Amino acid sequence: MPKQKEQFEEMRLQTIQKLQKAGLKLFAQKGLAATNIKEIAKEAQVSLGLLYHYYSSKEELYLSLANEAMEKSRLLAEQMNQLEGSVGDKLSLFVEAFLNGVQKEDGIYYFIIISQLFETGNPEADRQLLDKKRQAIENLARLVEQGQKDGECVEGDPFQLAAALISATQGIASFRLMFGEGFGLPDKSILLRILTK
Amino acid sequence: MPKQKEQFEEMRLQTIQKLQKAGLKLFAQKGLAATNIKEIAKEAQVSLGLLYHYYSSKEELYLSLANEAMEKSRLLAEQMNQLEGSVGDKLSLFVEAFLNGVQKEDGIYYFIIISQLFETGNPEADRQLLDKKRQAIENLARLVEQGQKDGECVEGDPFQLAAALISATQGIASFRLMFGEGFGLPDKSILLRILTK
Amino acid sequence: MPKQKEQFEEMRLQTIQKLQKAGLKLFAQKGLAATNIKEIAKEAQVSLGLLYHYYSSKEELYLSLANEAMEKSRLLAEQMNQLEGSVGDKLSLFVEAFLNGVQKEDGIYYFIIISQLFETGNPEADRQLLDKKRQAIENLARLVEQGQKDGECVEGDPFQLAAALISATQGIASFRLMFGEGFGLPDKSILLRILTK
Amino acid sequence: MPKQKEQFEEMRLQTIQKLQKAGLKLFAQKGLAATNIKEIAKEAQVSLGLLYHYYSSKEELYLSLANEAMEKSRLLAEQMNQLEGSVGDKLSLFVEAFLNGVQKEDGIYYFIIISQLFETGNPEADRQLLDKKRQAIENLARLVEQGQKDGECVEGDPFQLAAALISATQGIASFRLMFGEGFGLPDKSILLRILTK
DNA sequence: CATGAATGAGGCTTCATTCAT
DNA sequence: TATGAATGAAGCCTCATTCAT
Repeated sequence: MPKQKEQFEEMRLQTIQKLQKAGLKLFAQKGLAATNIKEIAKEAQVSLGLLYHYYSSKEELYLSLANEAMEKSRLLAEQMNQLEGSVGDKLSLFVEAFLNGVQKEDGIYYFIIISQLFETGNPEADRQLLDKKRQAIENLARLVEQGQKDGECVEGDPFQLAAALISATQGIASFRLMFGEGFGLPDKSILLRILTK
Repeated sequence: MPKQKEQFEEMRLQTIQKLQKAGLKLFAQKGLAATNIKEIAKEAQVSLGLLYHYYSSKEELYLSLANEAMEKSRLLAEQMNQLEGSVGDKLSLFVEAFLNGVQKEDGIYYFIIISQLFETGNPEADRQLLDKKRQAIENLARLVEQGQKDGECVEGDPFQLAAALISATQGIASFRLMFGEGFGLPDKSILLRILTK
Repeated sequence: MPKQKEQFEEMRLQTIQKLQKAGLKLFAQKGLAATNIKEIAKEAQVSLGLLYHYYSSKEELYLSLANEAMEKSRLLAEQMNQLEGSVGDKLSLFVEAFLNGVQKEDGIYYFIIISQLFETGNPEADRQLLDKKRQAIENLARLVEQGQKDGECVEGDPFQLAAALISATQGIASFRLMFGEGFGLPDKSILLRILTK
Repeated sequence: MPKQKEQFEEMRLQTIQKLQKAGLKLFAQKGLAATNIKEIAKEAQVSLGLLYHYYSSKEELYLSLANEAMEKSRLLAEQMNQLEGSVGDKLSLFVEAFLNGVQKEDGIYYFIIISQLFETGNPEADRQLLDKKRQAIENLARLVEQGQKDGECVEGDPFQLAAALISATQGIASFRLMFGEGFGLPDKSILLRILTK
């Protein structure tokens, strides 16, 4: 590839990253409807017209971020499952990853985006995101089920247990965003205890 | 003869209730920004203009509902504290009330409204709501502290523990709204276990 | 007429007077478009429905007041012409009446209403009011013409001279309304000098 | 290549001028409240939304025009004072400038805007405009005072005299707008006579 | 005669999106 | 690629007017 094309490609990437970062922050803080595209362009230091070069609509930018968030979550689950070790070790990794993530600026925004519901008003898009959320819970539920067989997890409906943990993480991310660093994150043990003996 | 004052009062009350019910549902489902006033009026079977006889703006209706939600939460806390019995009994009442509430249409909407963050964009209003949320957690934290002294609650920072439980309830309410009744609520014991031995 | 009817008649008159007074004040202060009918009803301490018993629309109330104002102006002109005396005496009466009127609350409002232009947007109504204004100037102009023959008035186009005096009175009424009593009214001689030697 | 800054600046200026011209005409003819924004946009041959790129509200456009009108008036006063010559010469310039201005389309609109009172309903804005009006009268009053010392002006309270002249100009502008060119403007001498011997 | 709740058209304003350069 | 001016549909809100009692 000639030098020039690489440079353009570099610029493209930078612009996209700036837009993603700005969109992520604002969508997480205010939701899709309350965020306006001009504000995103301003935060990203990019002109309005350029934004529309990369995303055909506000909704598309939002969906790309929501899908990215779900993808990150899926990758974590995959990583967790590939880990050699007991169910307890895996859950521990999961909770740790959450607690680490929620302390980073972008990380918390991804968690918040995931927790948002019915933002687009587009039934198809909303349903797809919903499915991914359900799958994430189900993945964790399967792990819990395994943990119950191994005697590491508490008894009870695995889906309910998994949902309880994920609920707690979402609530915590939400409080963290609301209160800022003044909201001390709970110890790993507090969260782990929801699922393990 | 002028229409009797009582009649007018009766009419007013009915209209207000219809507006509250409609607003609660829609704000919970879609948030303040994504809900439009026409939709609320339609859902309430009331003309658009009439809404403005009772609320000076969409935001005011939202805030009145958010405050009502916080007030209901405060009342539950009060009731819980007045209960004669161990800390475990009190927490049990709390979780039960949550699980009952979240199964009712209005109940779940109130929980969702409470979990929404920075909806108004009005700094003063947002801050006031935030304060009430913090207080709710602190109230529960005090109870946990007592429970720790009595040997009923698990060890750990009381505020973090309280936040974990409330986080879980909010996440659950959120999932319930997303998935509908297909999302089975967790057993009381799963939630109680977050705080108690 | 039976007693009761008289009483009703009395009430009618009182209501109408309250409405006129309130309408006059508000229309003068803010103009037709910026004044709202609810405010008039409130100022008059009369219910909205009752206002519509007496006036079929906001415009009708405005026009009734504007016409009343023109009528008062016409009556003054008539009175002035019937006065036995020189043109100077007549003009003196005119200026005196103006300076007296503008010091009374209702009086100033009438002068202001007269000076408003194209308030209704209704071509027919606006034209009628305009005609009356032109007539008022022409009436005064005829007097000036007479004064010129008698050697009491300054030379120049009588219509222009009359317009200059009336212009001055309108501007003065306007300043008086703007500045309140802090705006000292000019001496009679200052105004008379516009027309007389 | 991005559109050159100069080009944008040029476009901005043109649009602003079109909006000012349209706003001036309509506000003068019908007042702030009775003029609607759609009409202004149409008259300016500009889209509705574009108006809001340049003015944050209808009121802001109005105020910018009102302030511009006052500024023009102030400039005339300044010019008048800098003139070498007697007080009579200065007043002559003033009256001439008025009579010239009132014959031009924009000129008359500026005079009318100045004469409008309490249009915005915004106490702060209204008060600021009022202050400027008072100052304009006071400036003229100082000149009259000088003229009295020089024996050129008639006796009497200088502020009252100045107010009488300005009142007359406002009333004349108002009649001219009402009646159109059918309303012959008074000779310069008629107006000058208000202040000078 | 009297009340004020109720209606909905119309006004002001915002903002996602387009487009000329 | 990059800019931001321009558009207009849609949202919030106001208010003249009607109407049941």
